[in-house]
Amino acid sequence: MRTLKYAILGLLNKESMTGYDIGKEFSKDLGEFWNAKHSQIYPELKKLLDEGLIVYEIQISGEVLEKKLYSITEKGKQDFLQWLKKEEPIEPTPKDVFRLRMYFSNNLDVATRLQLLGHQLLQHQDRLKHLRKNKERYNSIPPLDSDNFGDYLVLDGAILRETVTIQWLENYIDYCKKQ
Amino acid sequence: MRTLKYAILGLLNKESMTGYDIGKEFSKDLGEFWNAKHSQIYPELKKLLDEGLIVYEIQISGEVLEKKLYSITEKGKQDFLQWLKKEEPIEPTPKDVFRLRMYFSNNLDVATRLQLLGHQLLQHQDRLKHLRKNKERYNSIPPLDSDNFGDYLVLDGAILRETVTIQWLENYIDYCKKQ
DNA sequence: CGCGACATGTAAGCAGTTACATGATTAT
DNA sequence: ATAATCATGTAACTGCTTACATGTCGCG
Repeated sequence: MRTLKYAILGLLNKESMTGYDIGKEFSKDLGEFWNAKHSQIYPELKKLLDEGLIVYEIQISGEVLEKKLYSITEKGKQDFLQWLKKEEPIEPTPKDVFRLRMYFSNNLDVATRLQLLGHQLLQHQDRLKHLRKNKERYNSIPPLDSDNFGDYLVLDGAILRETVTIQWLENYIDYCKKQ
Repeated sequence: MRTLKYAILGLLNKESMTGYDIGKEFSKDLGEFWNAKHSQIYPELKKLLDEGLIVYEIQISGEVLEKKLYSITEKGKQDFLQWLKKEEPIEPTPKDVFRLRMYFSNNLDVATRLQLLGHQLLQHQDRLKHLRKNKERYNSIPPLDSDNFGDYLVLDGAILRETVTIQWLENYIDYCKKQ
């Protein structure tokens, strides 16, 4: 489906940046729903260059360090917008190793389950706390056409997802404790 | 991480079955959190056989059709239980193409967004309806050690996840309509 | 007799991770 | 100086999907 292609085009459509910068974007809030390592980004940039969807210019940083500042082309913009507005069927639900393990958890004694669940709960509470802190940047919802509206959206989605994961864990913990 | 390995061992730990049966399990409720196609299952079974974690006996179905009924070995059970009780860090949040697209949705006019969101909403409502129907099988929570407790757990998790996805979509739709 | 489900495999290719590899810049 | 970060790339491998390939069974 070439999703990474469109993730990169989308970022370059916002503003020109280097491959390294793209990697950093994926470690911010966007990374809650899409990401890639530099080892995947650089080859993809080369491919997009070959396809004429992006171009770059060399920038000198310091004395000699050459970095490639990539920009989206008109052709790239067309391709990106085409992808963005296409209606697609929903994807199969994503894989989740912990829930797979809990599917088989009747093989564990209750004390072990409580330990695993507690460990999981703590980590999700941490992630939620971190997301809520990021959301503090916004004291109101950004306008629909602003650059950081997307950022607000994914933050909100991630917070809802963590909240309900925690609820599921707590339900299971309560049920274990009642036995 | 060899997760498929443990998904298969877990199923065979419940009861002996063929590769085909394993594929069918992945299309039931467990498939909400883990699945694999037959093209991945058969090679993995061969590998588990080589590792001595499972064995099979030939069963004749009808006149001539030979099918392989796989069972878990003692060694396989040990390996599986080891995996099951291990404490693991939570995984990075799963990728989601639609949310990636919505991250960039400030590039779309509001009418197009509402169409995409509505389309997505309908499909998630369908999935939720289907999940709720499956849950009707249970008029109460199965006991913690019963065979179908895991099934109930993943169903419950999937329902919560769909519910909150729908809530997120509806929030966005409302915000669009207010403009 | 024909169709859908049952049953088992392999091959090619795409997506993604980990590791290998190198070097410059900036802040302490 | 030295460590953290900036910056760019390749190689090997794992996981997963799509397509290729074959044949049987049970039902109507």
